[in-house]
Amino acid sequence: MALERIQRRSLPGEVYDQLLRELVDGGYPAGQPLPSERRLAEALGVSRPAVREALQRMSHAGLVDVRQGGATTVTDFRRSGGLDLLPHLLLPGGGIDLAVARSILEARLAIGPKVAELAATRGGPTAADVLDRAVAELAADTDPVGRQRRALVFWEHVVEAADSIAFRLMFNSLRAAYEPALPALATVMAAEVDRIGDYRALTAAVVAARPDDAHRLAHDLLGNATRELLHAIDTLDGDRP
Amino acid sequence: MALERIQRRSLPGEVYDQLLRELVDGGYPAGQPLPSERRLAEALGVSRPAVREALQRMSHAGLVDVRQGGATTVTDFRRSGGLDLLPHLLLPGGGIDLAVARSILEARLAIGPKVAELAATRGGPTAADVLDRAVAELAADTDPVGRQRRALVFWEHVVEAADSIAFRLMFNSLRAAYEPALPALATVMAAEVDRIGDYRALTAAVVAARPDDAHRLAHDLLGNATRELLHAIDTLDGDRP
DNA sequence: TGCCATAACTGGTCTGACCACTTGACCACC
DNA sequence: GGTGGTCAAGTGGTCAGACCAGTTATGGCA
Repeated sequence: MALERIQRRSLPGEVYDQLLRELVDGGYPAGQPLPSERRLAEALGVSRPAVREALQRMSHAGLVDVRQGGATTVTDFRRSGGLDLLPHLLLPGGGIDLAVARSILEARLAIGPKVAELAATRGGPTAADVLDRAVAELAADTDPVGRQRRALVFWEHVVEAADSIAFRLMFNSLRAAYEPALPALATVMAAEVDRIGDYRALTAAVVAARPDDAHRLAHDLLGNATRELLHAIDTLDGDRP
Repeated sequence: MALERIQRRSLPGEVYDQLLRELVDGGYPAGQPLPSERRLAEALGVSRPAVREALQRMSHAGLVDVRQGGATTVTDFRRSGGLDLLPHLLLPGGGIDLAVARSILEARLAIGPKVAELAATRGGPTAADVLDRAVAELAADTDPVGRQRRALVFWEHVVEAADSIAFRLMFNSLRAAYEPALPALATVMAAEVDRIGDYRALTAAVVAARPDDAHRLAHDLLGNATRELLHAIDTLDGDRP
């Protein structure tokens, strides 16, 4: 029996989760006013500061527009939300949103090769040790979820070597979205994380400062599972071209 | 004399800005504890809930680690922050951080062509009207800052046609970072936003459902100013290869 | 030396009060 | 008819004080 870490819950966090789910589910379309803080506090059985904290968090996430003296209105998060919203969209109610999953896969296939190329151009040679160690640990970990985590650690080192804060933060946001879904994706992602030789070849290209090779190898590595996953998503989704 | 909108300031917002600046400037290295909420409230001359609101916001942004009963500690935002932090890094104290600017330019050059390609594959044909109108308005706006804004509107339509929530939110985050710097970038970005013909050609490729052309045209369009800007940044920065 | 109790400190939440701002209604004046 | 002024009701913004929940360090005792 595996012991799991206890997830701490905070009241404002629970308010945020509940309101966010309501918004994403279309319960409050863009432009619609939310009930006042006082009303929400009463309806949810918490204090007004707890509601306020959740609403401020939603405001900073681009989900609502808060104006003193007036009602808090819902925004179109597709226009005003940032990438850090992605985790809340991938697993909205527990199951995976296929359109969100597809978009994440496409995004990482666009970004990964560029990041590998930059790593080969910039910090690759000095990252030889950590990259080799990361691949060795990836190879040694036979648990499907654990190996995915190792792959993420590998990519973290690559994006660190890329020396680009934008890609670094982007990676963090995508990882945050992806990480809770690791168990669900384990069997399909094996097509990627089990190709230890590809990780070694990519490492060699990065360390040897060959950006074109790094770009190509990363694209091949990420492209494999991406195609299979996209195919699976198309099959499930049914109405994609 | 041009009237400008009044920027509303909130106390927790000002606390957040001040603490964030302190963190980004290295005043509190990762792992360091921050003073307690009570101490910060006293030092800043505000109430504890105001401090608390700022700290919770920082916690959700990945800047600090808050644990009940213990001190709030500073995290390494490069590892725990998300893309939505980018606006705070590009203009930390008013001037532009060149490394951040460089990384944003690189990122948009990696993402833009892919987004254009997806738009040509998916929603391009049905977006003909809005794209044509966006280019017409871009051409008609002769103000350097205004034209950049029009270019952003154009790209917003392209990314909407791409039908990818990940790229959509990514665009939002990058735009949020980029927008306050528009005046400072106006003269250099003219090399891009003045190429009306290129925007028209890109629109035509997207609308005609030619993804390879769209990809190439977007890369050329974005690549031009990117190279010039990166060259300018290298000149200013001095120690880049 | 290890364990337990306690105190001090931290963050988490709440209540009630008051302030600042917005909106709509109504009135007076030009 | 349009503009400006006042007022009331409602909203969000902030604060003080109290109390709860959790963490950490210290001292005493077996």
